[in-house]
Amino acid sequence: MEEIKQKIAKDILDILDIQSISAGEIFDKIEQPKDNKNGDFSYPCFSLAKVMKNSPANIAKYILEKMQVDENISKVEAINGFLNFYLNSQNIVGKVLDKVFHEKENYGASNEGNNKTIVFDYSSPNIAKPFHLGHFRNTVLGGAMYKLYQKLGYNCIGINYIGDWGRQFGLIIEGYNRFKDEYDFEKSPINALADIYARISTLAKEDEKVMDIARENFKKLEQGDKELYKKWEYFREVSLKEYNRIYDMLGYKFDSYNGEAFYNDKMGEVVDILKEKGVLIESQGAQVVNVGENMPPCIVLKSNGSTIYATRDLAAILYRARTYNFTKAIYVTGSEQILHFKQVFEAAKYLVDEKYQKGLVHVPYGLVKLKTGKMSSRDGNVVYIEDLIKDAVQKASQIIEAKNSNLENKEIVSKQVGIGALIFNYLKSTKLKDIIFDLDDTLKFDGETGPYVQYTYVRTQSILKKANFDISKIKSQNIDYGMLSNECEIELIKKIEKFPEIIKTAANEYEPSILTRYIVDIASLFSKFYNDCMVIEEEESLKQVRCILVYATSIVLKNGLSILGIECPNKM
RNA sequence: GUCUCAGUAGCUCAGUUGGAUAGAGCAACGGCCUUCUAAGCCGUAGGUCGAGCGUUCGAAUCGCCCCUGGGACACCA
Repeated sequence: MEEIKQKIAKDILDILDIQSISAGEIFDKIEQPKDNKNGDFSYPCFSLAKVMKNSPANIAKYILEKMQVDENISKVEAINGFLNFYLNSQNIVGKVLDKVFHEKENYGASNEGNNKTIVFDYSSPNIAKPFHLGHFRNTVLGGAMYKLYQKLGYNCIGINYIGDWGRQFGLIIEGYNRFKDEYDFEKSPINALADIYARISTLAKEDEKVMDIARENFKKLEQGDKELYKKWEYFREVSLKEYNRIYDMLGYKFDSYNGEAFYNDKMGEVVDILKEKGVLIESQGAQVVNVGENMPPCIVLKSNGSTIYATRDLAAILYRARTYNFTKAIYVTGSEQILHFKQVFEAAKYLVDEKYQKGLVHVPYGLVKLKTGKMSSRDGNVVYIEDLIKDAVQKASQIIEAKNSNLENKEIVSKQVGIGALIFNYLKSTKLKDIIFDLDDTLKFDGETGPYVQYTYVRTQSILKKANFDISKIKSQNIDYGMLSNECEIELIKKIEKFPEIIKTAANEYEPSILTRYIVDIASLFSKFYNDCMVIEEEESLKQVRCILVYATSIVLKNGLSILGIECPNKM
């Protein structure tokens, strides 16, 4: 498609013969009309009017008269100053389906990332707290980007930068010492810890002495106090175990769980380097790095001499540059940290080579809020992901019971559908938008939802199975692509053609929702096809070629959903 | 106060980086299961693109200025 567009641009350029305009400029102007009645490509001639001292309509006509198109274009029209190109659909159908036919499962993949590594910093829950919806959004976004880049051939490293260090652990240790006997740690250690944390936080607010003990605890912890370290280690262990249980349910894996504590002994070097370069200066008692006039400085050491989260982020950048030699390091965090990462990335130029510093990318996303306001585990105003998964799976199970009670593997399918609905829902809209959580809305299974797309996939599988279709037994020279000429078939094929490009765009813009919406479009076009065109009852050659279209659709749906982290059942 | 992100149908959101008559889903109403799974398809209705001014052949999109909401603004992460 791109080549066709380039050819059009070159042809127009040759006809115009104007020095001041390049083929690239023309190429950029060529667009895809919203309404396909206006063609597949369109070149607006308005900007030429001044240069050529003629009306856009006349210019369009002029180009049209001189234009000689090849077999890829079936028709060219000049309307309202637009030059509209209609693709030869027969030609396109053959090209696209043949490509999928040959590439099969690899359709959409690319090798642009060969020998390049990208590290993804995402999910990153704070230990001793249950996994909630905010973490879920982060995980789902980061996971999708990880897989997008993997599809483009990059070596991807998923780092779960666990929040396992900081003063709060001094506080939890104090709470644990006071209240541990009141809880059943065998049953649910993380809920016990969360509850203890809430209680001790309240106490600390009322009583400054409690906070002093917490500070003291954390100081000892940093200095390597054995007994406190053991407790901290226990908190970390039970938390990770719990998170991994959730990740298993959702289907996410990480390559590293090096959290904040991991950098405890690596910050000294950061401070040394900054000092050596003379960029670490004193300001209001703290040691800071200036990062430009329109930003507050990046604090590296607090006025009491201890480190801060920015110090750990800097140490992590240095470590990851050395360990992974990354071309990009992508950080997925809430949008409230935009300024923080701007500062840290700016300060990082004193630590690592320019190629690493330029590869640092912050991908912010909007908050998940409740109707009652911002989520806060302290006041219990929070939705735990496990509860939500239960609700979703249960609903899926009820629907299966009502619609297809003879289904095998009901339990597995319920999970796939329920969880698919959740993930899909959180990848549907632009990442920067805040989401206000609404249970009914989240558990919708009709319309533009995960289950709808999964259901569409199930339909493709059902057809292929009933048709006894086996892609490996088809000989490409026997396929008569020309038999696909219905509008719904052509539209679907044109959409399938865009899959590789969509993956690139979604990755480049760090916006999985582009892919999510694309998948909905595919599902919707396929459903139209499903309603309008029969497959298995048709005569052999038509049946075969339609099966290939169904197969191509199923590849796009399955691969697309898999990138988003959603599984496809064969029946539901 | 400064910076930043947002405001599009009753609700949830798209809108190809300035193009042709602003599109989906949900909810509402009407149709389609003796045909590959109706978690579907088709149709009807629903709009002052927050307000105003400007830039130009052309603005939801760019600029200015208001209004409304979210967030950030140094020792929390």
